[in-house]
Amino acid sequence: MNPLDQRIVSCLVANARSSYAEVGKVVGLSAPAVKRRVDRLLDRGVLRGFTAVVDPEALGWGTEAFVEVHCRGNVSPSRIRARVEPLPEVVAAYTVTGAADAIVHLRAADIHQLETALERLRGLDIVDRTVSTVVLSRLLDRPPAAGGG
Amino acid sequence: MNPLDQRIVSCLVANARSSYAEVGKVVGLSAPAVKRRVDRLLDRGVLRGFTAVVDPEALGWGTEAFVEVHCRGNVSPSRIRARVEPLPEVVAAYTVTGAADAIVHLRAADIHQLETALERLRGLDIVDRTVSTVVLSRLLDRPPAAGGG
DNA sequence: ATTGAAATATTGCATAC
DNA sequence: GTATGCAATATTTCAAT
Repeated sequence: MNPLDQRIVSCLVANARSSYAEVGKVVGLSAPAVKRRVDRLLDRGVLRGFTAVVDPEALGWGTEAFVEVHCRGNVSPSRIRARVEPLPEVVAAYTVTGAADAIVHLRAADIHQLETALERLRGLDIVDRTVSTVVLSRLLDRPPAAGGG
Repeated sequence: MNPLDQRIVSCLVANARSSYAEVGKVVGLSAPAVKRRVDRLLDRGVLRGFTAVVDPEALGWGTEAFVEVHCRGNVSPSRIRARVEPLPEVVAAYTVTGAADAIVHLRAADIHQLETALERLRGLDIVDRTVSTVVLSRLLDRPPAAGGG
């Protein structure tokens, strides 16, 4: 992972559909050279793939929340993952420091669907209680810089 | 935004670099027809763009945290946005219900950089105090389903 | 890095709803 | 007017050197 790779990754984060030639023009490489590096980055898992960035509002997923999950007793991270993964409203989940065992990021069409998702989340056998924080507005949402640090 | 568009969006969320012909084969449309719909979705802002999914670890952004931000007095969302936007470690920010005024999602190279970012965040004139929750492990991180609800 | 064949993107145009 | 498919051209990919 050298500076050249980082710049290639930056280009693709900015626009995943740009051609290898376009990326090459920016980083000073020929198109085939860029492709070989991209393939290598995909192989090594640095690049996980390419995705479309969708406006959640437009799709009818305008309501989101962060939920602290407190579990009964000791529950392993992998078990938490296995239980929350099937819920389609779960966008992300993390184990965290502090009183909670996990933070679950939910995204739903509206408050009602959010409530339903929350009920299903609270119904999981591993869950003791939850503390929800509903998002009022998304102030910022951006891909991480690729040239980190 | 009809079911056809939703399926096209799904395809591109799954793989932003798939060809229009590939998408067309899935949704039952010709390549030009797919392109025209994609262009229209981009125009309308339903599709914001296409990005590479990067492994934060591999880029040296392995440490992240969620920070509750409590402001002094009444601060408008746009003002919060303006203050946190310049910090490169800020991946996302939301105004929320509950005691906190905002939740800021931070991503840094390590605990030290996270601490530095936190100090800068707490140094903002609008910030009264912060409550940090450090992520121990990312259990799940996926794009939202496109056929929502 | 360059070449050349195959795949893909993009535009114009005719057609159907 | 809106959306589609087909065909033609331009561009890009990808394996060869």
